Amino acid sequence: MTKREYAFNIVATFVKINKQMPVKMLTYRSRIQQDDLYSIPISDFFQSAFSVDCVIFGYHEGELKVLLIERGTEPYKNFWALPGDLVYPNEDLNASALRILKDLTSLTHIDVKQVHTFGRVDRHPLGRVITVAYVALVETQDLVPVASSWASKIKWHTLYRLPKLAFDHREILDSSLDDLRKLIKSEPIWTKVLPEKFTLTQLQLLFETVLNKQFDKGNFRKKIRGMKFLKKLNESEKSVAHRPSIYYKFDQPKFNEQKDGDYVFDL
Amino acid sequence: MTKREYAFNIVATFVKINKQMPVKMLTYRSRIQQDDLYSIPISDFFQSAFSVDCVIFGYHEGELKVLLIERGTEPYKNFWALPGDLVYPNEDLNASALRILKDLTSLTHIDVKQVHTFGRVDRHPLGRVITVAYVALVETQDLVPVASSWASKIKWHTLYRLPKLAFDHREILDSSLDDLRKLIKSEPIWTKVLPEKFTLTQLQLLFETVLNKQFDKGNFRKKIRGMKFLKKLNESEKSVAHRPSIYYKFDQPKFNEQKDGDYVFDL
DNA sequence: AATTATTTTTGTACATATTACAATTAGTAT
DNA sequence: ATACTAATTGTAATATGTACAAAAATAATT
Repeated sequence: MTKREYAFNIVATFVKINKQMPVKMLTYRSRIQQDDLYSIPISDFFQSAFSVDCVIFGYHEGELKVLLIERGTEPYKNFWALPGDLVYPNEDLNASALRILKDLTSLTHIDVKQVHTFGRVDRHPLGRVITVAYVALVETQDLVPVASSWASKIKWHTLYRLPKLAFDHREILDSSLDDLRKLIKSEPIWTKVLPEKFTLTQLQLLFETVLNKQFDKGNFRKKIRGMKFLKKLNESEKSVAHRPSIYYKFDQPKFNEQKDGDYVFDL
Repeated sequence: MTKREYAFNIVATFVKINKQMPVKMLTYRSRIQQDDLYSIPISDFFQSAFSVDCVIFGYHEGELKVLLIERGTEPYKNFWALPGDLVYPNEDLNASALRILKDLTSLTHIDVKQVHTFGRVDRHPLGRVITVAYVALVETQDLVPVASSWASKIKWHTLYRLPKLAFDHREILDSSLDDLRKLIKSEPIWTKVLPEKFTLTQLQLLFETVLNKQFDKGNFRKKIRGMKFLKKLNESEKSVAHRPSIYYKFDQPKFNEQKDGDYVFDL
């Protein structure tokens, strides 16, 4: 398959699914018809563009995974890749990340955080494309598989046994995992992966999993006591064959107070 | 002046100075002559593009400043702005930041760090432009004013008395100052703004200035003793009317060792 | 009904770090 | 020699971190 055919596939798929031209094609909107695509010299589009790639981490009971899609088109057809898309001309960057997240998982109201922008000249075989990486942390179970714009397959992958990824996505993933670990210490992005009411054991397991590090039970609890934004409830576990855990909940207003005094978790 | 005239100015200036078309114009390179610019409908370029903006902080003896240029062309003509430029098609993002830094200050080998990417739809009046922000910290005195591509004037501005800035540059500046403060605690970006051999008083003043925070002399020194990468020399100040300061120097190899053990300054 | 198993929760003693402040020191200037 | 200044070191009180152990609450077992 020639470079030009690759490019055609990309654009054709995009147009079919989104019923509109991709960003870079808008330039030509007035001049060409959609079925004229072959008549455009490849050098005329995909010269430069920007996209968003989402590194969606999934957490469930001590397991951290990452959501990957299998590409249905060239380039890197049949390779696993991070879900990403071109940014619409009238769409803010953050909105773009939220759209991708929603399309894939049907989740809304999730905190997505911009991390790093990748712009190596040769990172995309068809031309100059810079991409802005976003991270999100969701409950693995909350994924509702949706027939998406890009993906022929979509799957949670364990972090420590990854297939070869398309483009520079491996680099993006590794860098974003570092960023996730920094983020989880200062921002309450973890609140959405635990139930409203959670036990300290659940919280500890979550941090241990994400940070890949063990904590002492007693000392972890001592630290929690110093965090005003974690409120002890008057409820505890039922029907467990041992001393029941007390439930805690996250107190957003209290957190905002403490955050102003540039507080960090530091676990 | 019409929108189209604004756009023409931008492109014309760019071509004049850089003797090549800006990124987005490359598409048309084969079809048009440079003096044909007026014949291109404005909607055909500047629809989407990406740029780099540099937030260059200057430090000198307890004063922190930021380098701004006065724009010579529309839009925002005569406004002060962060130095920035379109990214060349065959130029990495980081290289672009280094080029801008070198053009303005003639400094090389400076650490520039990518921080945040700004992509609000309406951030540029002429079309969709996303911009990647970079920060650098240099010695204010090291600036060699150079007739640059963009600037009619170039000046160090005190951080706490800033003029109204072009585009969303005020937002970029504020956000980047936060990032600088985080960076200086974990990366040795400050080594270039102090002499090779420096006193602890100099070091303390630097951190106090950047972090806008006072430290206790004794306690600051105690912390320094725990940092293996700050080496005490057998030299001290001369001809000062008080007990002379001992010189220290930064030990890069030792720093790399400690960094692997995810060490941070935490001042 | 008493005992056991299990896991949460609290406690404790020791080491290390932080904080605020005071004392000492090594130079120039008078 | 004495005064002066700012660097350097020290100190005592407090707070935080660490490793480990004891106590407590529940269901299951005997």
